[in-house]
Amino acid sequence: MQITLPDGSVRTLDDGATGRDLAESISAGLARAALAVEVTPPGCVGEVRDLDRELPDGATVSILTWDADGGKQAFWHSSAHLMAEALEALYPGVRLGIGPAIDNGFYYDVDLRETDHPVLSADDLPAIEAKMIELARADSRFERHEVSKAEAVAHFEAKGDPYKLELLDGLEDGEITLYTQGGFTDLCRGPHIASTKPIKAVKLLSLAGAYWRGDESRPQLTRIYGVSFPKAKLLEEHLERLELAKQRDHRKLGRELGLFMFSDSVGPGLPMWLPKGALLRQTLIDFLTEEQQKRGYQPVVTPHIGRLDLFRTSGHYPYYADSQFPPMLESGTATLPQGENPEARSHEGREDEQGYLLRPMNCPHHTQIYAHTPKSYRDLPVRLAEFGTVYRYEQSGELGGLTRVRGFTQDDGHIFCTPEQVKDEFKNVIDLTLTVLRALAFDDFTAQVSLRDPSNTDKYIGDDATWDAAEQAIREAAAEMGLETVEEEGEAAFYGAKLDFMVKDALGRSWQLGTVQLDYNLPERFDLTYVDENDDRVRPVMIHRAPFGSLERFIGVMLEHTGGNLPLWLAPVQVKALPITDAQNDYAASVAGALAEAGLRVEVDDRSEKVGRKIRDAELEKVPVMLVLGKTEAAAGTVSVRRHGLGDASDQGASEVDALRDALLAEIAEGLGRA
RNA sequence: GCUGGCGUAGCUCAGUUGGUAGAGCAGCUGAUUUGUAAUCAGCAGGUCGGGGGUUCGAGUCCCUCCGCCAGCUCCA
Repeated sequence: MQITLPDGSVRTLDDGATGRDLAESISAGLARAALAVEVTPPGCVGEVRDLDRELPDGATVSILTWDADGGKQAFWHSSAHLMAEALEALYPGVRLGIGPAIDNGFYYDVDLRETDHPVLSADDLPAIEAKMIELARADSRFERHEVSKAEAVAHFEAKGDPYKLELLDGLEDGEITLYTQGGFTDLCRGPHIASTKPIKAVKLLSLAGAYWRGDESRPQLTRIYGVSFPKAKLLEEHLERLELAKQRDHRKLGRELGLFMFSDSVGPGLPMWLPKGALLRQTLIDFLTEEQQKRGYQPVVTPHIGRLDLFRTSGHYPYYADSQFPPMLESGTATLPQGENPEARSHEGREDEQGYLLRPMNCPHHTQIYAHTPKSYRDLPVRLAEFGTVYRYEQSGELGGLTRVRGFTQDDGHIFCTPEQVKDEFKNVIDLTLTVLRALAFDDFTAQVSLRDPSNTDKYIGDDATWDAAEQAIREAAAEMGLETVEEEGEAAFYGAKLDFMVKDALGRSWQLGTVQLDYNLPERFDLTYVDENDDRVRPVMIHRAPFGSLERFIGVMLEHTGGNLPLWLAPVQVKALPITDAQNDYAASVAGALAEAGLRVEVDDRSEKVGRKIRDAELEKVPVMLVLGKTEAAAGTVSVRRHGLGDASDQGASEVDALRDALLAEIAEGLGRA
């Protein structure tokens, strides 16, 4: 048989040859390192397969080692099976859900309620790890069996595993495989590594509840997360990386740098900005305000609350009552006592309630500004922008740092335009969003086109033709801007498709930052119109957009990306003057004054400490520019510059104060993209 | 909201089998006047998250509430 390698070379092997044979034909070392193969049969898409499966003649095959994602996935998936084997040994009667490999390891969902150890705790994990290592050393092969559905059902009925039987329900004859290693057999499509032996190091990281099949109404299983490696050294390095990621946690940085805080007395999920954080926030607001002004936006300001009727018209009340702070009802109109569990709130019989709602979004207010004066097609597009603060009653378990909060400020904007203008406006917003991400050095974002869930169209408002047109407009706008996108079904808002900009945090979790959303719904609900060329009153299209998403989440994720080492233009304190002795305090004050005069944010450290101490503290505060000022500098009227993170090597010797000022101003202009 | 974990001084953390709370840093006071990541000394600082219970005695054990963390569900 003929096999093509990824480099295009062709190898001839005996009929019936396996991936392992191929690896051995190349080198013994490769055969030892091989974990799986990626096989692309002629005219088919590639698939990762077991090393010991026969290769199809004419296929393109690449051999996957630990360095390949597919190799790691097979390794971790096999580790999940190994863990299941250990669990069955330790806790007879355990029932198994699913156990896949994930980006950074694996998990298995298990149900221990029928065992004599129904509640697992973190203390139990080391014993499971030890059992896994013991089983791995037995060098059990992962054997693949193609079976009929009846055979598989019989196996899991005999074993008494209801979850596997439910999974089998959704599978067809001919696509069912079982994998066995040692005394453990699992329903699994593979692929797996050849045997348990390469699994040398295992760490079970955490326990969590996870609903069976992701459904809140189904039983909650125990999910055990773990990671495994072919060498102990790799595990150590992995754990070190996790430690390092903790250092970049924005909650820790926010405390250390004095940016923001929470107070139990104020309430969970309600961040408060300290002076330095407020400065950082304001700098971002100023930056975006200027960019928006260039692009024809008009700033508006609206209140944080509105009448219930406003949100009835928009459709947000009372349908989303369980994710809103309860309304402020006018006396005599309440149909349920105040403080009633919001989950129990229904819109039935509540039409007569009057009062106010803390707004969960800004758009209804902006529709009123649009509707304030009659609009002509000549007025469009109308672009309204506001840093609008909104309040959402997120579930308590969802809150975390700045990334998910209950009160936050969106860099919100709403564009009202003609259907013909949609694509250009969309492109304009993409350009703005990219400008923002570039200025903040976010280069590894994912642009996601968020589409309807085609199997659940009832969730969405509007007809199919409108949705198709909208989804197509987003794809075209992104393509014309040269933006690479991924498409996700079921991620759209109920009123329209979106383009979302996703960025990962220190732990690799993905967060939506910027968003652009098409909306044909609110203009209808609020009866917004403009007069077109033919003197007809027609509907404008509404585009919701927020390049940052929210200031809170944006700053949180940005802190994790930068590790708190902010670019000069964003740093709350840009320059710190460090007099070497008290004798230079006056000189330091005059240098600071000259720089502050030019708009730079400067502090003087005039404590009677040694300069080494002042440098250390300024470095820990991550101040970008430190000025060491001794008697030499004072006499010559110069400064010695030290840059954060670069040590004294960054000191280029004495510089004139004016020259430093001009260099810093130029650097700030460049950071803002306005050089 | 659910599962599991956690909550001791501003921060990082000690605190034996229940016997009445400790360190470093930060802070304050004083001394020191110093050239590129921590000067020295002294002082002060805690209803051990809140409440209830068991006990002669609770930071340690139990219940409950609050908050934080990871995950699940959710995210208009």
